[in-house]
Parts: sequence; C-alpha cells; structure tokens
Amino acid sequence: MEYLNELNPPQRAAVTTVEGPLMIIAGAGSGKTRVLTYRIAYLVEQGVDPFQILALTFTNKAAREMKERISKVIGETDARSLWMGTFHSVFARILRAESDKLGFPSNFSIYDTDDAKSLLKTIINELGLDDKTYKASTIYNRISSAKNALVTASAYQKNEILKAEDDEALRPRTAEIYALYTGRCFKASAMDFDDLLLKTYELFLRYPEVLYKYQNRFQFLLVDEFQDTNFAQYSIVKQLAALYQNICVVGDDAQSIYAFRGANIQNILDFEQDYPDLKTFKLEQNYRSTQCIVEAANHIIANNRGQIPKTVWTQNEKGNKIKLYRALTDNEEGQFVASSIHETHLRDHTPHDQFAVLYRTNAQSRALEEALRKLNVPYRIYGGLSFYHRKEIKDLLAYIRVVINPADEEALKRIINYPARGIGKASLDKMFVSAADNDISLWEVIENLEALGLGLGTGIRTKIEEFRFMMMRFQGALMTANAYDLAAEIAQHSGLLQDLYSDKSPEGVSRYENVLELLNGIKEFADREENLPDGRPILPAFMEDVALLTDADESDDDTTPKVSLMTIHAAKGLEFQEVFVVGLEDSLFPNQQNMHSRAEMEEERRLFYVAITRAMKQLSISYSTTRYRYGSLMHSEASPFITELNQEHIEPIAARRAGGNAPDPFRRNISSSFSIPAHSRLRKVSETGTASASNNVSDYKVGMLVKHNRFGQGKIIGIDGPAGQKTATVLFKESGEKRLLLKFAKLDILGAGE
DNA sequence: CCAAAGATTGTCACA
DNA sequence: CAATCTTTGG
Repeated sequence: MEYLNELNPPQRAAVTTVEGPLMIIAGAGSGKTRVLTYRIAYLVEQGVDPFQILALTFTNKAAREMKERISKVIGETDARSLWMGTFHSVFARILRAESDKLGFPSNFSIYDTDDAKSLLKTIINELGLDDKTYKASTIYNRISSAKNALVTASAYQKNEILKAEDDEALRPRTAEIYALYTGRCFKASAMDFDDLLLKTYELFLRYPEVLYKYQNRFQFLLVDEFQDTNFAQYSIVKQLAALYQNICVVGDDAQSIYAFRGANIQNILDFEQDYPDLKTFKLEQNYRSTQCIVEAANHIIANNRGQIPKTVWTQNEKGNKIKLYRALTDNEEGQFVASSIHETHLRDHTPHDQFAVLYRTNAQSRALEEALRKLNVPYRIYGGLSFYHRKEIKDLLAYIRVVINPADEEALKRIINYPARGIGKASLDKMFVSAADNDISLWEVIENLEALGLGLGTGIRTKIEEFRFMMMRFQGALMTANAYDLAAEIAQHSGLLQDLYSDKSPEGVSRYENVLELLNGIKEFADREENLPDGRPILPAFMEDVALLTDADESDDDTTPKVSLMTIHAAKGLEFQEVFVVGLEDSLFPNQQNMHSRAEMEEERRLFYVAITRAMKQLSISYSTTRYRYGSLMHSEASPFITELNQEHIEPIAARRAGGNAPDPFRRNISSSFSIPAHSRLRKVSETGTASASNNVSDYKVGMLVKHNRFGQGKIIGIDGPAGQKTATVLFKESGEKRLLLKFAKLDILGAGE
C-alpha cells in the first residue's frame, strides 16, 4: 500500500473512505483517474470482492484504461471480475439478461440515432403530417429529453405542461408520435439509446426482486464524470445504491458539457440532499498544467454563476503565455497550426501525439487536415464520420442485425432491396401497409406473404421468397457457425461485395476495402473473445460493442505518434503537452444555437474551460476573420471568450482587431420543462403488453360482425388460406376492404351476423 | 424499377 | 460544400 504515499491528503482521504456515500469534486488535472484507480485497488485490499464493484465511466476506453491500471496494482485475475463500462453498455447487458420481464427478447436490437429518426420519419409520413413542422430530428430530441427525464409515452400523453409546450410549438401530435414510436420499437424488438436507461429504470421499479439481486451484486458503486449524468442515469444509480449506500461519485461541475443530452449539474446538488451523511472531498491541486494555463482557466470559469466553490491551484512552473493568432481565412489558420506543430517538433523533438487540435464542430477539421498533410505531419481525426457510420459498413451490419433479430425493421428496410433485387418502393409500401393493418412486423409479412395476398405479382413474390430463404439460411447458421465465416458468407452471398467490387471508382474501391476491413474486425473480435465463459454466439456480442461504441473508442493499430484532431467534447479527460484551440469566433464558439440564454452561454464557457485545461505546457488559441460555412465565405468576429481572458496571459502572434464587440448574449431566457422534480414517479407502463381480443382463429366465421381497434366495425366477407395462415377479408364501414391474418388481427367479435 | 441529373437543405456537441 | 431528396427519362 505504498501507493498511499503518492497521494496528497484529500486524495488519500478519497481513496481510503470505504463505506457510505462519497462525493469527490475533482478539479481539472487534479489526479482524478489516479484516485479512482487506487480507490478500487484499496477496496479490494480491504477485502471487498471485486465481483461486487461496479464502475460506470463515460467511455469504454476510459473503462479499459482504468481496468488496465488497476490490474497492475491488484493483479489481472481480480481486475477481470470488476464490472466497468459505460452506463449504456452495462445496462444493455442487464437488460438482455432480464429482457423477458419487459416483454422483449434478449436479442433485441439497439437502434442508433439514424434508425430512430428514420422510424420517426416513417411514422410522421404515415400520419400524413407535414414533415417541415414535424421534423424527425426535432421530434427525436423531444422524445429523447422525455426519456432522459423518465417520462414514458403514456406519461407524456397525460402531461399538461408538455402538451402546452407542444401546442405552442404547433406540434400538438408529438405525444401521439411518441406513443406510436414506442409501439413500433417494441414490435421491432428494438431499443434506442435512451431506452437502455429508461427501461432499466422501469425494470428495477417494477421488479423489486430483480433490483434486489443487482443491489447485492453491486455493493460498491463508482460513477465517473458525475457532472455529465442525466436524470435517468442518476435515478438508476440511486436505485442500485439504496440498499448499501456505498456510492462514490466523482465529478467537476466546471466541466459539465453535456446538458444538451440531458446532463444535469443539479444531480450534484441533489446528491447532497439525497444522502445526508455524505462525505465530500475536493481535489484542488492541479498536477497537469502550468500556472499560466491554470490561472487563465480559473479566470474564464469565474464568469459563470452558481458553481461549487473551489480553488484550483498548481505548484508547477509559470510557463509560457497563451499564444493568440488571428488569421484571415480558415486555411491560413490551419497553416498556422500545422507550421507551429512542425517547428516545435523539429526544435524540441516533442512527439506528435503530444499535440492536439481542438475545435467546436467536426466540420472545421478539413482545413486543418489539409494544412497538416501539406507539411507531412501525421495526424488522426477522432469522431466525425467514423468507420461504423459509413454506408457500406452500416449495410453489412444491417444484414447481421436482421439475422440476429428478424423483427428489426430499420435494418430490414435498409437491405431488403440492397443490393438491388427488384423489390421496389411500390411493393414495399404494400408490405408496410399490410404490416400495419395486421399489427405485425415487416418480417412476419414476408413470412406470410402467400396468405396475405397483397396483390403482388408472382415475379416480385418469388424475389421476396428468395430473399427470405437466404436470410433464413443465415439465421440457421447463427448459433453454430463461426462468426467470421458467417459474416463473410453474408457479405458474399447477399451480393454486397460484388456490388461494391463492380464500382471501380476510387471511392468504390475504398468502400470495398472498408467492408473487408469490417470482416477483419469481426475476425479479430472473435479471436479475442473466443474463450469467454458464457456460451453466447460471438456475432451478437460484436454487434453490441459496435452499437455502443464511443467516438473516443475507435482504435488505430498504426502506432506512429500522431497529432490528435477532435472536438472539445471528445477531448474530455485527455491531456496533451501542447494544445491548439481553433475557431474562436462569435457564433461558432460560442455556437450560434447556444447563445440565447445564460445557461447555454455558460455551457459554452465550460466547454472552453475544458479545452484550455487539456494543455500541460503550451496553449494556443486562434480565430479567423473569414470562414467557409454552408459552402460560402462568411465574415466572422472574434469570440467573446477571447476578451474574457485576462490580457496578461496572452501573447498575440499577429495583429488582431481591437475589442470585437459581441452582441449581448443574455437577451432571453429559454427554459425547458424537462427538469422534472426528483420525486416524480414513473407511471405504470402499458404499452409493452398485448392488446385485447384473444379469440381463436377457428372462432371466426364468414358473415360475422367484428371490431378492429384501428379500422372500427366491419363484416367478414371471406376466409381463406391454409391452416395456420387463415386470412379474413373484412369489409369495414369506414376503411373498406382489408385482408387480415387471423392469427395476428385482434378482431373482437360483435355478433354472428345473419 | 432504377440510374442520373437536378433541387434542396442543413451542420452543435453524443451513447 | 456536402448529403439527401425529388424529378426525369429509359
């Protein structure tokens, strides 16, 4: 335990306080990771079974790194039984194990943002709503905020405040869309990112015995980056900690930069209320940066109100001033950055991976890339259009998703006619209508194609059948075949590889290579995970990893030291000798959309604070007076954040325009009603259950009067089809003639007819 | 049904 | 300037 000597008094106290609620307020660069690592090691040395420790981190990478560091202290065997991961990945695992309680299969799909928006778009179109008023992304954000505040679809429908807001925004049917969306996800056996939190909370709320199991399983909880947890995450943590109260949270209110995702600094303040015998330790000594950088950062953050009082200080050297560069174009800004790095590298032999270029938006990376490439400076871009977001990759992944979970409608939609196999929009539309009419999944329509009729030509029907048999063959191989072999077989047999191969353009070739690369990745994953204890097939495990990947998680096998290019968000938790923060322009940083309220401005300022505090030795900031945005050249002014800096800390590199007057950013105060009070309770959910009308197929006779919950009253005018696929033709009063599969249609019998 | 050409629209950060 | 949607001609 000699490592305790490496710690300063508050750090040591944070490490050795084993039981009870504990909050560690960790200033930037104050050795937070070290404290977390040693704390876990200490727990284990005090006799806590590592199996009973759960550590929730912000990225998978952070979890991996911490695990590595811990295994050096306590040994690999113990370290391996620790549970560490992001909220989403840990809860996804729990949900798969307990999915039956929520009516989901354990192989449920995880919808990413694109899937969710695409589904919303479909729903909005089906309702015949104007997609300008009801933009999928707006609705998505609205639903996401609701879920992060633990408001289910049914609770949303009953909520007057939300209703009033939606009415005011001229989107009165948002609640209805939310309900339909939830139903469609359920039917597709899919959960979106927010569901992974909401449903975990629901699970624990509705099944106390399940909660009890996990409370005992995880007797010691650690939450990293606590300032970036949202209400749903905090609520689940509270559920888990309720029994033993051994909960340690670590965070820094000054570095909260995910309010847009529902993160809530309020959680820190609530924490003190929720756990009255809470112990709090503050880590205030910065070991990372020079005095100049620490002072500049403190000076900036002092402009924010309502912080947890703390004084970050350092014993490090004074250091150089912050370099400020004013460029005339974004390209010139890139040249400044690239040549600075180039020169420093030549002069001091600073390795390239000790430089980072940080920007507010991903779109800014291009000019920087070009400039670095010109000077042959190796670099690596994090985030942006990452590997797994490329079309060809998503296509192959969609095949695998359907093989794992045929109900996955978004994935199925993507591949049913790609590569082109003659199943066009018209046919698809008919199938969708039938799926909706019968309240079944698209895949079930495909399985019951004959019985449903649908008026499709024989040619089309054969094509759909061929597709179905191909997919069934893959599905049959899922449990037995080797993951790589199956994935390669899918890529080959689906025609995906041939389709890409036939495109000889440079982009086409690279797409082809990307798919091969993905197959390689699967092979590597399979080799690595081969001897995992649980006998579940590799491919689903791989898919889960991919679905919950963070931008910061992507690995790079090339070990050449490279300059890091990333957004400030992605840089959270990292440190570099020399940091360039670029694009400090009004309405870019702070960003246009975040300048309308004090709260938004403060979040942008915290973002700037995070950017500054990544630097150890040297910080440079820059802006440009013109910049290409939306494809045309725009004039820009210096960011107000530049004027907020103490001028003593700055050394201008080029003449800069005097005192850029920023427009007053504090005009209006837009508030959101999603800050739900902590005691608000989730309403019993009903949308996961099945509806009424469980008659037997044989009960229905021609001539009967029936009622359908969507089409209303009607009369059965014919029944046909083979056993097991009996189909009724019903003449509805309102909607006319429909063909419904009896085993799915929920038809209430109103009378025997004449 | 599909490819190519033309029109439109949006880009703030993320699991 | 992209990526995406819509139109058009085969």
